[in-house]
Amino acid sequence: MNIETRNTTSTKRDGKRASNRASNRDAILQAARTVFAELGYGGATVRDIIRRTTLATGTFYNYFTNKEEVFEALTQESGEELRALLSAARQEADNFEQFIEASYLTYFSYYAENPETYHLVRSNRGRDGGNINMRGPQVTAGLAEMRQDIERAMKLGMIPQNDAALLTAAIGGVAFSILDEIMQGDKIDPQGAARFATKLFMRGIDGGIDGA
Amino acid sequence: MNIETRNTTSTKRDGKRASNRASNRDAILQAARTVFAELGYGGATVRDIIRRTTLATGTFYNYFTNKEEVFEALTQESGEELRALLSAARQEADNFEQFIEASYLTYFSYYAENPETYHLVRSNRGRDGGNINMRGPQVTAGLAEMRQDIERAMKLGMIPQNDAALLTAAIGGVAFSILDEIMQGDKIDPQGAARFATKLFMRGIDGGIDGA
Amino acid sequence: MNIETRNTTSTKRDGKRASNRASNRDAILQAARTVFAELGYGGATVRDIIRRTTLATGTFYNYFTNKEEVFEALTQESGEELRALLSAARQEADNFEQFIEASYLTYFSYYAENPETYHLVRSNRGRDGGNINMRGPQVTAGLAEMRQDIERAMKLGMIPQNDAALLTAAIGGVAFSILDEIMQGDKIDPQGAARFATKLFMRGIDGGIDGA
Amino acid sequence: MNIETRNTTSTKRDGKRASNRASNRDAILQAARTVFAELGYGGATVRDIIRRTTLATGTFYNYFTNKEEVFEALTQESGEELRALLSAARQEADNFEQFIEASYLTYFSYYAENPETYHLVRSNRGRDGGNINMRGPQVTAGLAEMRQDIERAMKLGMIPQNDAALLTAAIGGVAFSILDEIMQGDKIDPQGAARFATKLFMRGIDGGIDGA
DNA sequence: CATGAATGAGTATTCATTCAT
DNA sequence: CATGAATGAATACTCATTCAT
Repeated sequence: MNIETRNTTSTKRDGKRASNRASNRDAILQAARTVFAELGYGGATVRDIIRRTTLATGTFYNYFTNKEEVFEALTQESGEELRALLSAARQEADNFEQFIEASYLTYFSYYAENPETYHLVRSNRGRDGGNINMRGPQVTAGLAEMRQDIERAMKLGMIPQNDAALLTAAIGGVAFSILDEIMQGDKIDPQGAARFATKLFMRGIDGGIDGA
Repeated sequence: MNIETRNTTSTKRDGKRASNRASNRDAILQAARTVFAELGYGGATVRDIIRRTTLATGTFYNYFTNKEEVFEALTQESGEELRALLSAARQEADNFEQFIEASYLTYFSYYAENPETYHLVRSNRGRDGGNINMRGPQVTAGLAEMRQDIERAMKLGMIPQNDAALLTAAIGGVAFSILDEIMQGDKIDPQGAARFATKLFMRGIDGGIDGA
Repeated sequence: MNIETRNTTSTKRDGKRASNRASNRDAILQAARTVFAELGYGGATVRDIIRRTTLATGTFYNYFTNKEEVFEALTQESGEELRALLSAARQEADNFEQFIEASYLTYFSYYAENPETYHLVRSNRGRDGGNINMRGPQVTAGLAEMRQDIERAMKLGMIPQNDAALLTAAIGGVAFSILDEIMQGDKIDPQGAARFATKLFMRGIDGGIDGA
Repeated sequence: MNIETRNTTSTKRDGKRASNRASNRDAILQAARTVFAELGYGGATVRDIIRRTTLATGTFYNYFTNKEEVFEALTQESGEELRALLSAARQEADNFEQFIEASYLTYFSYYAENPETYHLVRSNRGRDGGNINMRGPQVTAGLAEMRQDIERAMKLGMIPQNDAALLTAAIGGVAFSILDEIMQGDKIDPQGAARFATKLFMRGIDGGIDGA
């Protein structure tokens, strides 16, 4: 898959390799992921993307109508994936603390294992002057799901009544920030980070976060 | 007919020049603030900025050399302001809870009162593909200051020992997210938001956040 | 309405593109030759060049990256040509006088037959504030070749020992000046000019230049 | 005179130094000479010139209407000077050989002593696409004078009948080329160069140029 | 479907020149 | 006369997008 997408500086005219029709879309997506991660959405050009490909300029427009559209597809892809993982993780939780911890762990682990996707998202929070939600439609959707779960938990008395919107926002915000923090270091420890965030949320600072 | 001759044929040649000299810089800054807030740094062009002004293209370059430079001036300005407010607020705190609450309150209030600045910052987190720190030098500096205060508090035993980096990140993340959340609504309530965030941090969900 | 969207609204969208691909480069070169001849390198703009063409702005950059580069291509082209002609002419000379006369004749004839190239070179001696050698790399190379031939002739005793550098410079200078002189008139006579210059060089004024 | 013209990076607002009214023109001329020599006519901007001055932008236009005009004034100045020197030198000649040698010596010496003027002229031969004669009005005038002297010499039988136009052109061409040649080296020897050129012109190569 | 040359609107920036002070 | 901020036309170059092959 790597071999396919890397531009080999050949005049790329064999008409064999490129004929792997269905995979052209993937080649573009893969190239775009890298380019967006490196240059950010605003800095990336369609040319940058196809240049990382064996394809020709025009071919791009057979699969996407826009730079916008590739970006969307890209975030959709990983967003969907992450959302599914999160959803699954939450289903297995027996109590709220497990629910939170599983969420954080899934989230941190996902980006720890897909650093390029992390950089893609990271470089492009807040892009486009707010026309598009900072976090992409999937993150929004993911947060909405979580909020529903939280509201359900409140109704069931698993956690005290609270402003679910703020609570969800807080959970998300902590996730983003701590993710940034741990992705900067060398020894990325999703486990530890998840436990930290969970304890903080369940019992607060006074709860002696590390104090088990 | 000389090659080097530039034609001039002015169009907009009224007494505009007589306008308060020093205020041109402000006019540009003000226009830039709006434009960046609306279009984001990447989407904004120098032309967009001067177009919101009575000034001519070239005049921009009498005050700034770059789009970059106006942006910097803008974030510096508000960043410095907010940082000073935060620093002052923290100094007056008697205990850690007050420290946290004052910080949140100051932060939320500042943006509630300067919504355009909020949008400016909001539209430009993560701009430029990561070349420039997502939060601008001032926010970074502000967070570093807060972290020092937190570490001091830990040493003094005011709060349990903890990973100060993660804790600071978490506080910042919650601030960002909740700010986003409240800035979307109509009835912005910095007080309530600050109290919510503070309780969450001090005692966690189980602490009965709303439990006054 | 998306910020990144560029509007297109073409205007000049006929079958122009169908035109002989390879000939676009030539079209640009031809236009550039004329423009440089008329306006000089410094006075000419890339826009001036493409304006003399049916092509669009961007097309220029598909073939050349610079004004510099077209100019180089242009002088290279004719420089190489002239240099080859000169070299060939000298090879056939049996004695030094023939050597000189053949050189002058070739030189004068070449520009008499390519007046546009003459104007191109003429308008651009000394361009760019000396950054680029006044006479272009080919003329320099051509003079260096001639100098080697002259030094050889000295060694062989065909002509008296002399400062070859000054001698070559003098030959070149006479060529330039007389070329300018004859290109201004109506009845251009390369033969006569070559004979004049040759006699002057061989026997000096006292030699009775016109004296056949 | 140097102190006056060098920009001292002060905000230059004393209003004392600049009031030396008559000398402002000179200051501009001196600055322009340097700038044109360094950047060439095309590359130089009016701003470059005034920047080397203690004067303000607008002041330039109190003395000259154009970049063109300063350049003209500059070449006029030195052209006039050189022309006078040449004319004087020729008057003292007793025979044609002295006439030629005096001319060359004066010419080479003048530029050897005014290298900045040399670079000014050198960088700007052929500027402006032929709109302005390559050599400036003064050089043209100087050559016309010389031509008249040559024609007079022919009538008087001092030198053989010849095409005076070509002869003058040749003399000028040799002067330019050899000047270039000697100005490149370290040990500039106007005397030797003048003798070389003179012998070449009087007796040609076969005359044994160096051979006395 | 693939190709890639052609297109031209758009952007940042410069600079000669004016003119209110 | 001197000043220098203001002006805006002009330039080089980019890049999303089209379309003939």
